[in-house]
Amino acid sequence: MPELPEVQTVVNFLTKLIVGKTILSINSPNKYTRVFSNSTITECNRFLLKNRITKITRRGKYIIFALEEGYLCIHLRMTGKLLLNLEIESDMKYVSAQFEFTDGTQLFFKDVRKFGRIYYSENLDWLESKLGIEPLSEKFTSKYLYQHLQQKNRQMKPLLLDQSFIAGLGNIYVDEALWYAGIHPLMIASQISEKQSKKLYEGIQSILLNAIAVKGTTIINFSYGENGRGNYKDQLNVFGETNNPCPKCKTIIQKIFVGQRGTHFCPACQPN
DNA sequence: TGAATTGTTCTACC
DNA sequence: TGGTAGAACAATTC
Repeated sequence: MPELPEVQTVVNFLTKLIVGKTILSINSPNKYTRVFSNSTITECNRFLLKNRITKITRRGKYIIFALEEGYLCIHLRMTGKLLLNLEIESDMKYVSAQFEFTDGTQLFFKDVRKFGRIYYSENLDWLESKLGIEPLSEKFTSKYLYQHLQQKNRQMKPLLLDQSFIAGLGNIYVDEALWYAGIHPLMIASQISEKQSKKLYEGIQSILLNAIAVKGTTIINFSYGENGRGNYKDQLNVFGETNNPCPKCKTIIQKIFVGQRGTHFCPACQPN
């Protein structure tokens, strides 16, 4: 389940290895054409042919390949991975898309669940219009968070998952950030105190930076590049810790559903 | 066999 | 109308 730190890890890795390469072609070995979300494979190829990758960046959970002309964006969704080599031949079964570069190397978009998508566009307006602030940008300050929470009459958990509010947070890191701040996932945003908001701001930043530092979370299905793995799993406090004691107070961690999403929290540290 | 899994988008409501 | 809530959707695993 790649979220911001996992996507950033992939971006860092790919930057070292494929920036400067020129795309020769893209194809879908399993004929899964739905992966090309806003175009056909033919259009995509016409657009990408001989196009050089000048930069790789991240916006929310989207990986952005800046090309000499236009942009190619990839969203990994649940199980998507970008690999330079396949471990075993049978892995080809799950490859949604395959890039070939002019130097003979390849990049595989392996995706067991097939929810991942590829988008190409001349500019990034469509992305900017639907994504909120970057939680690691300079514009995202403690004051910004408090001011915007004040304006929302929504439950905290669904609000933090809303990509148009803050871009990049997913189920894992939202549960961790709320636990860090001692905020119940069902609390209404406008009722959060300034002190709680400040703590939440600290939590979001430190959790994301920590996770990036150890290359993300190895839960279920994340790996980057050439089979590298993240180590943040060891640092999770509540996510996936149902029925285990809270690291702070030893109360048993509970799992509930909020907006149809599994939500882990400590009933003692995060009172409603 | 159907429940579980996720982020995004669509629809419906007040 | 705009903010919010909830359902739907993609596909696969166990």
